[in-house]
Amino acid sequence: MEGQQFAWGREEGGWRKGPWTAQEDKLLVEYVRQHGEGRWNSVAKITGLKRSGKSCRLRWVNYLRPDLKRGKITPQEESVILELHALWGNRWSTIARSLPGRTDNEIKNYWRTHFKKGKPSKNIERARARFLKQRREMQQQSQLMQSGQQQQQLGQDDDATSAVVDDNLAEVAPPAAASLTHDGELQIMQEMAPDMDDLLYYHPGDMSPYSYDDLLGSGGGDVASAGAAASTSEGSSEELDGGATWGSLWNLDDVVHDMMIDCAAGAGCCWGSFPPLQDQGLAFY
DNA sequence: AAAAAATTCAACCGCTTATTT
DNA sequence: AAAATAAGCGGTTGAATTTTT
Repeated sequence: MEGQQFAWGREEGGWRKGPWTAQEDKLLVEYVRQHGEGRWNSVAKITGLKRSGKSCRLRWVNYLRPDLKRGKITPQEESVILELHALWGNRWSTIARSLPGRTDNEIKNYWRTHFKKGKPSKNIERARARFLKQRREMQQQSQLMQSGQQQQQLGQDDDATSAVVDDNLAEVAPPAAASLTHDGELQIMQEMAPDMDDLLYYHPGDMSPYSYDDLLGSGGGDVASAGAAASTSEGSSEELDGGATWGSLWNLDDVVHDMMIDCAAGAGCCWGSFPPLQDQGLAFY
């Protein structure tokens, strides 16, 4: 262990590293105001800031840019992240383009902390357990009361009841189902437990009928690595082992992109009405 | 009350792709 | 045409903060 205990905020090869100070931010902001974005390597020369161009760009893009949206990811944004991730894998900058004001870094962090396989937080797990129990009880009650009547109104809320699909093709449930499930859940959750903040950030992927393992096939590989592998060979003809699903999805980029943008823009989610996917014979539905 | 564990997220690194010289 | 430089991307790290024990 090299003696330097405070490796953070250090200086290395003439460049400062670590967290930015307010003064540094000020210099950088002033630079951009005068010279515009870009030519990051001249920041140091012109302003005297002891930061590499790379560091300057990162700081601007991820933190100082005025058009950044601050604050928590909203449930709507979350839905978009999940759907686009299901479609594109770890192509964070691509996903970020559909979320104005959010950076790829932010989305990546969000996804990793909330949805990376095996990492649902304990809070969320607990909240979820409580919620499911409550819901079960409510359903039982309402069934007793109005036995046999139309349950249409609940139709979209439950994976088990609504996402019923042809068993032959659909061992993988569509991301659409997940998202609708999510919205439905959210609504109910909010009504039942408006104080339970966690619930707002809970994601259907953990309770919905599909998992990334399913998507990837038997291998059980973790999605991040699959995505990583694919991004390396992106666009090429290489196949990942067990990753044919992703490969074929990624080739759909052009077909689907515009629709996804619309989708992200707020029309709500419209996976169910994506003819191209069906036309191409993907076994999603 | 305090120590340990878990989580978050800003910033880093190495690599790839795009642009400029 | 090719070398050099800049920008962009995704994975990873670790200090700071929060939660749990």
